[in-house]
Amino acid sequence: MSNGSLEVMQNVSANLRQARQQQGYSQERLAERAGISRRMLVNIEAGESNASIATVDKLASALGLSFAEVVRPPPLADKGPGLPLRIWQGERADSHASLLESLAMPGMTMELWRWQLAAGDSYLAEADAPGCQELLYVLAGQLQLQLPLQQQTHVLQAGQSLAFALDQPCSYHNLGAEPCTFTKSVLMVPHQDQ
Amino acid sequence: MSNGSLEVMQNVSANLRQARQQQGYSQERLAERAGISRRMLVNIEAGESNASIATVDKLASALGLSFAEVVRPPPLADKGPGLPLRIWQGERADSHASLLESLAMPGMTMELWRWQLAAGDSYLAEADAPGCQELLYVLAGQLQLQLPLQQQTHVLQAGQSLAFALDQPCSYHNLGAEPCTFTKSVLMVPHQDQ
DNA sequence: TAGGTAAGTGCAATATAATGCACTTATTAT
DNA sequence: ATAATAAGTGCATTATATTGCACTTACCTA
Repeated sequence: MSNGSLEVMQNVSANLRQARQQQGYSQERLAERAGISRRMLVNIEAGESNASIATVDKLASALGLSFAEVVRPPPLADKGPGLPLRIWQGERADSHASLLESLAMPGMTMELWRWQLAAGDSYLAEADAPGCQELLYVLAGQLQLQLPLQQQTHVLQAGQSLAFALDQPCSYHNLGAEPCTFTKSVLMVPHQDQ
Repeated sequence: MSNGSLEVMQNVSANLRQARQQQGYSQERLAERAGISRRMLVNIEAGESNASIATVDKLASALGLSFAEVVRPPPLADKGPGLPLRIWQGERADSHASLLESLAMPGMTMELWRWQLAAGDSYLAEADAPGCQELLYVLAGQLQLQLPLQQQTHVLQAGQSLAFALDQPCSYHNLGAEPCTFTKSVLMVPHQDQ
């Protein structure tokens, strides 16, 4: 046994009890169906047991529920509506890049960038945290992307897109004679290490 | 220990290993962060351990994942750290939308869309799961976005962007006389319910 | 009176999750 | 070659989940 401080435990406890009562099972009958002891079910419903995956799964099956359904937090009435709702006119702040939108959520940040590279220009980006991802979309011109660690080079024409991981350095080059414009959708996860 | 026949176990095993490798942790460092023994982590990743809720939760937290994300069946398109490196020529096809890129990670999916609405055209999108987010960026024309639940209406000119949550229905309208083109960066968190 | 069912508690016994240690096997770098 | 890191195995030990039983409390019904 352990105290019921864990959030997941509380979810399991509440969901199981609610489903059991809705389906008209007594603790004894459900325990029998699931193939566990009634004592265990009492503990779990009381939120006093750190059950194993297998035990929770037996109970879920006996109630016709999926594992995820038993584990997930109970439906919250209505969470905070919408979010930063603002219109941003992209600024041409630094020479080639402007941040259009940034959405900060717990554990991650999603960013939308607009970039422009003059003809012949290039830019080298350092490696970011593992798990960070980027989606490119070329609006106009021609963009060459190099990923040294993978020894790969890709050339994107207007209308083409590319996805790659940011846990490596990468460089952008405009090989064409026209300015190159593209968007970057970036998903950042916090760098937690050492 | 127990055999790894349980589906949930296999999910936990695969998800944990993938997330750990993506974030660059060794088994030892992750076990240390999570506060469990390396021996246990080896067993779990091998699908040979019927772990407890608390143990799985410790590992999920250490990886910055929710319990549900670790437990859920892995998304089909798993790109390792190496990554998906493909160039996609957005199709202008029949309708108004084309998916440029889709990145599936454990627990979430990031998508990049290119949309086009003819003059006077509109589109109504259903509400998505809580936690899903969208970044709009208007490339050409004029776009009106309506969020009925918030009783808000926004008009975006070319070059402007907007961020909002997708847990509510929304509608797009092209009020102008020219076709409206815009990109949508969407962050999806799996809808696990019922 | 009772008699039935359902839920909760305390405790010893047992099964097993979880640990710690000592290996082995690769792989990488110096 | 040597050292260092990462991953996997076997096994004894410890911690704890899980069981079974006896008991209480409450509520309903004849």
